[in-house]
Amino acid sequence: MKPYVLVIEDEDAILTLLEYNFRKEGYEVGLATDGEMGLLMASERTPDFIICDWMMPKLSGVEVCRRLRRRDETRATPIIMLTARGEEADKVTGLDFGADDYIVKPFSVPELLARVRAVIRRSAPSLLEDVIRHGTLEIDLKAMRVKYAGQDLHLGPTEFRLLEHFMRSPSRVYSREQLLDKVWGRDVYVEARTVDVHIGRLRKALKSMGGHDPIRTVRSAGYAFETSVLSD
Amino acid sequence: MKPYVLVIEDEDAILTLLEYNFRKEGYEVGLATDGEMGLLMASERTPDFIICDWMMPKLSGVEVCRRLRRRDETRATPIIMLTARGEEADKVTGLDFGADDYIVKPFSVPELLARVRAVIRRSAPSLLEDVIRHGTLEIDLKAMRVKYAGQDLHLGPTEFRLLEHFMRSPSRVYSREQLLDKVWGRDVYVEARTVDVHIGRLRKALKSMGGHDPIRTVRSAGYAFETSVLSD
DNA sequence: TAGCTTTCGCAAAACTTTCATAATTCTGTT
DNA sequence: AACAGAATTATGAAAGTTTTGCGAAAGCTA
Repeated sequence: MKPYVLVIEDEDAILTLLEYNFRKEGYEVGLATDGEMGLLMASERTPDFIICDWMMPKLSGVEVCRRLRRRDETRATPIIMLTARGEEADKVTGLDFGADDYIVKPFSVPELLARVRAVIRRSAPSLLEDVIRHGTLEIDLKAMRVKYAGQDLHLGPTEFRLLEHFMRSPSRVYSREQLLDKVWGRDVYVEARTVDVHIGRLRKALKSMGGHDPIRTVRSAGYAFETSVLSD
Repeated sequence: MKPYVLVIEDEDAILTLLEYNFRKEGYEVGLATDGEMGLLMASERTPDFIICDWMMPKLSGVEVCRRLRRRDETRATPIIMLTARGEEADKVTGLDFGADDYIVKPFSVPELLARVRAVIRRSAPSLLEDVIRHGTLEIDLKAMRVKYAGQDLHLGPTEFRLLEHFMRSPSRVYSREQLLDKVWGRDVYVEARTVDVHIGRLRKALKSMGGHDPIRTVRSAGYAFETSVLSD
């Protein structure tokens, strides 16, 4: 559920710096030390955005950009280029090749993070949101709190993540297996029926504060979260 | 009702990989370990698209392609070829022989899935649609909801799939046997008359919300879904 | 121990299938 | 045209099956 950032950069020092700082900001980080590796990693898991060095052995940053733009999954993925001071003049080229922003080395970490937030705000604002609201129900992801009709609502960790997932993608049906994938994690071996129990607990918690049950059971298919009953 | 993909590939590892991933994406998967078996399976049930390895024992991928193109049912079926890196130069030949796209091994799963979606988008976009509408009746396949004249309409799983099938291919008559095949699944042993009961229930549900009955009974032949009575 | 998560089992609910019978449509004949 | 009889479909109800809700117990982890 955290944003996944892919850093493609051949200088170890910068790689480490960025990894540390992005982690601290709550991103998941993928590291690639050259362009080819970057492309490979980008196709294994589509990043939410990409930091890419301009000058690299093998594939240049421009080339990486170009190739990423040719693929459907990464066509719209924000890319921020890192360029050394002398290369500044090329900035137009970088943006032409599909980068969304560029930043000159040496850069300050806060500056980079600010740029990143700016870029994300343009392309996928929901990743930055600390709180998601639907009607009178709101979930604060950073503070890990849920409020319903102004009242605090306590949920266990699993119910919290379940609600988070539902609030992020409401209205569509997820099978128990899909929910296990998305909420529990890929390689967790848990009985599918366990989902029922947590759905039940989430329902009970929500109902305990009045209002209708926003979770719709779809027989022989799974569950869906309906925002429509959460009146404002 | 899920898209049916036929994978023809002699390497077990890849076969398993593709089966797992296509299943997860909601496709039905047929597996063939050589060209001959692939052709056989393609004639038993016409796939929505085909993934076919280039180099295979017995029949090569090119030959499989060619033969599939000679048959009426598979003449237009999209085919994606899997080629090893060195064979890249032959790509033109592959496409000439009727493949719609090709992808080089080793490939990333998201990349393959993206290509598949692209190919389907060209050839049978309705398979990717989330909602199908005819007049005032709409069925949302992801949310698994049916709306009629703006109102929510609850259907049981079988009625839902039945309606899905009718909405996908309206205006033509299906025999009870064909409906059992398409809606219930190939290897289900159910009395043909059972279809009547479900048709009846679907009709009742639709009629309960006013409007005319869009299902036409064709005596001694089956049923057809008429969109014309679903005024806008 | 407290606070969760997971599994289990049973009852309730939702759905399917089959069957019997009523209703309809068709066919051939007068 | 009209009618009987045959064929086919509609439908209500019963029986059977599958799936879900829920309480409770057992298992984890800090």
